Amino acid sequence: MKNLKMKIARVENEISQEQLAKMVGVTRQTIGMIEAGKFNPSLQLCIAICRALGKTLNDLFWEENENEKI
Amino acid sequence: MKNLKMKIARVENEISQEQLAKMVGVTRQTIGMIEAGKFNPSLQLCIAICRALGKTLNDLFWEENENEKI
DNA sequence: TTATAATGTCAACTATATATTGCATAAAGT
DNA sequence: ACTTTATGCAATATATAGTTGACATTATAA
Repeated sequence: MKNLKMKIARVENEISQEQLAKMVGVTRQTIGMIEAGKFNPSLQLCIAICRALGKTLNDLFWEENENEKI
Repeated sequence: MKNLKMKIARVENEISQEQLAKMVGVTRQTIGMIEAGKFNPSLQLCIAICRALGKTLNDLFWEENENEKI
């Protein structure tokens, strides 16, 4: 499914998909597909995106679900 | 470099590489290589590992570095 | 209207994550 | 000594992440 959190973080930083792509060393299409939820990026790419947007992995890529509330 | 945090979390849960591999649907070698830092797993695999070990992405795969202390 | 910037999408390609198999070693159990 | 369990390490095979280039849409600005 779509990654709204990443898109919102990018828009908050006022950078385009293309600028973000350049910052993390991939192409515009790759960023677009991640935001569209069309695939499964590598860990290193996720980390690079987080650093570029001033967020952590949990901020952008972690979903708490309603179990495991220990 | 090696992923000690993941190995420690696995050992704390007292499960073998092979058991973890089965839980997350990959082979033993894949788990071994991730712990050895020999490659770059996909986000979905990282998430599956976190869920299996009762940790979050930040717990196992995020490194704070000494910049960006805003 | 005509540019231009940001994005979506598609097809064909390349790089690499992951599978599969097999062999090796060390530790623990019998 | 023999077996089992856990792990490491390669070689080859396959699936998929990511590239490249092109064309489309939408929105904004001249």
